[in-house]
This record gives sequence, C-alpha cells and structure tokens, in this order.
Amino acid sequence: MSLRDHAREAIRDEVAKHAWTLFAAHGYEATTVDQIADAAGMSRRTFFRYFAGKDELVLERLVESGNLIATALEQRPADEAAWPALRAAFSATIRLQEQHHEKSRPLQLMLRAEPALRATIETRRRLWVERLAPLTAARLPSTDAADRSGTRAAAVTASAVACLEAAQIAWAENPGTSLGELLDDAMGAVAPLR
Amino acid sequence: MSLRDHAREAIRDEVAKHAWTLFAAHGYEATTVDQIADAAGMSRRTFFRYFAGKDELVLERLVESGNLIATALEQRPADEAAWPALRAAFSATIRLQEQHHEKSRPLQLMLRAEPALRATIETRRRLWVERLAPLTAARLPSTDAADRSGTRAAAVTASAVACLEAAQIAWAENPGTSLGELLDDAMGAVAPLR
DNA sequence: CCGTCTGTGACACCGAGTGCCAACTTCGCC
DNA sequence: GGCGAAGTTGGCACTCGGTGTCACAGACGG
Repeated sequence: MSLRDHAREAIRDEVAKHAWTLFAAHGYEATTVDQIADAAGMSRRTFFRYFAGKDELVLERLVESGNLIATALEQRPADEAAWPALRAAFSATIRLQEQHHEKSRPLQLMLRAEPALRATIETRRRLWVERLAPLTAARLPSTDAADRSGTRAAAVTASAVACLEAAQIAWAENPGTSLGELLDDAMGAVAPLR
Repeated sequence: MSLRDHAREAIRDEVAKHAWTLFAAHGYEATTVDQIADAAGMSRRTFFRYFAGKDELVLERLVESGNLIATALEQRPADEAAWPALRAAFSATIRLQEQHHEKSRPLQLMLRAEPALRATIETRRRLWVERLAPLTAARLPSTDAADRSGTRAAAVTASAVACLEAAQIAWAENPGTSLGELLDDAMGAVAPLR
C-alpha cells in the first residue's frame, strides 16, 4: 500500500511539474494532454490513469487552499462570529499567496482568462463551501427555523468566498496592492467585520 | 436584415424547444448535439451555426433572468442601500420562478446535478455580476479609496448572487418551501436587510 | 517454475467543436 | 426575365478530451 502509493504520488508530482511549465509557457487550453504526457515521458493513456482529466492538474492546487482555510477556521475561538472568523481563516492563504506572488498572480490571471477553466472554478467553489459551511453554521446566531440553518450557513460561506475571489482578482490585476487590505475592503463592504 | 434575422430567431427558438424536450427526457450530458440537430431537422454542422455550443442553449435562459434583475435594480429608489435594493431586484425573477415551478425546479436541479454545466454556471455568474456591479456601486457608502469602489461593488454583488443561488438550491431540493422566505433568510444571515 | 496482480502502451471509439469546400437558395440589379 | 453576388446548408475531414478493451511486461508469492 504505502510503497505503491508513494511512487504514484511521486509520479503525479513529476507530471504536474511538467504540466505547469507548459501551462506557463503556452496557456492552459493551448497545452494538449499529448504534450504533457510527452514531456512526462508517458503515454497519453497512462496520463489519464494518474489524473481524471486535464483540469485535475489545476484543481489539485486549489483544493489545498481550501483545506488550509478549513483548519484555520476550526482553530478560531468558538464564540467568534461567522463573518470575522471567515475573514481570519482566509489570512493564512492570503499570506501564502502574497509570499509566492510570482507564482500565484499568474495563476489567478489564468483562472480568469481561460474559459476552459470555468468548470474547474465552479468545482472549487463547491468544494470549499461544502467544506466550510458546516464550520460556519456553528457561528451563526441561532434562530427557531433550525431546518434552514444549512441554507444560511451556505449563503454566508459562499458570500465570504465570493469576497475572497473579488479581492484576489483585484490583487492579481493591480500589482503592488495588498491582498489583505483588499479583502478587508471587500468583506467590510458586505457586512461589518467585528 | 430584419427578415433574415427574424427567421434566424424563429429557428433558434424551434431548435431550443426540441433541445429542452430532450434534456428533460435524458439529461443534458446524455443528449448529443446530433440528437438535437436530428430532432430539429438540420445537420449537425448547421446547429453549430445557430449556437456556439451545446451550453448556449442553457445559458440563453439564464441570461434573461440577469437582464430582468438589472432592470429591476435600476428602478429601485436611488437612495436605497445596496443590499436591500439587490434583495428587492431579485423579487421579479423569484416570482417568475415560483409561478413556473414545474419548469424552473427541474432546471435548478439539472444545473446542480450535471457536471458538464459547471462552466455554464460560472459564465452566468460572471455575466450577472458584470451587469449588476455598476448599478450596485452607486448604492454603496462613499469612501476615500475611490479606486477600490469597483472591487467593493463586485464583492457585494457577487455575495448577493451567491445568496440567491443558495436559496434557489434549497428551494429546488425542498418542494413546498417559499423561495422568497429562503432568500430573506439567506441574505439576512449575511447582512441586515434594512 | 507457475499463476496472479499491477502498470503500461496501443488501438479503436465517442462526443464536442472547427475549417473548408461544393451545392443550393435568395436577393438585387441590369 | 436573366444573371451575378451573397448567404445558407450539408458533408467531410480534422483536432482534442476522454473512455473501453486488450495484450504485454515485470513483480510477487506459492
């Protein structure tokens, strides 16, 4: 189990490395699966045994951030309200992005520019909301309509994610701006942050 | 000009009618373009001259609602704040959906269930935010950071759209609920509605 | 040494989408 | 009314993403 899986993970990383080099050079859509498989030294058919599709190469990266945000949200004080807690949970991801801005800025721009990645973006949004909404639910003021608590949590979480995306776009398009300030601005415009 | 265009529009409607019948019967992804073209009595190649892609058949419907929301938002009193104005602008669309719930509920469920439509959903979201954000901007409290006003408007608009989507999902999955109440609940959980 | 299990590559296939070209219709103009 | 231009159509071939199938190679334990 462990030996085989370790090798598999190593191969996945290797393939992804080649793929991202090609994406950076020619863009996502213009890079064909054959080119990636070729660069990685494997057959096209084998590529699809390691990745369900070309978009999984991109999704992989985005899911990491989701987990990071989720664990950060779990570690916020339990009595903190949902909106400021979500803002705080985004901080770690934001910091990482600003540190590696030479990598993450082009990624953000690619996500906006490539129509072929729109399905991937929607998938990411769903995964994030699915993961974060249960944690958000516990931070909402309790009401008598308990059956709608899931919907409320989903709405608040999706709104926060939408603010994060808006801030990320603005940050990617305007070099020199602070992603943290942009996010404070975006989320603060929707609801007070404390 | 007008004669040709009128015929073209009529053909588009005719094709769309056949397509939606097939979608309802077999689902979106399971319906091939060949089947649609066949049902409409035209060649596959000609279909692609009327629609840029299979997904345009779905997007067409969703864009209408966006325009409806935009005109509703334009007609709200100018001094109304962004959040309640957006809530009110959604009302007309909501009413239409509840009236034609035998059609719109399956559409909502299809949008969630078909992975092939995720790119279409993301496209709709962008079109709506692009259309509504300028109208939202005028309703935000003015600050000194004028250069970020676009980002704030995008964040608020995208949050409202996210709430609408959350309410629509809950409504589609729970027959007998009121879409208006669900939306009040969702948007009210994010920010006060008045 | 033999059976088995896994990874791999090759081939064929499907569906979405596009470029190209030949045939046909429609329209306007002489 | 005829004639040429312009637009519409359909067929063909092609690209690209993705899947099913099969046959082959190597690792493994009995």
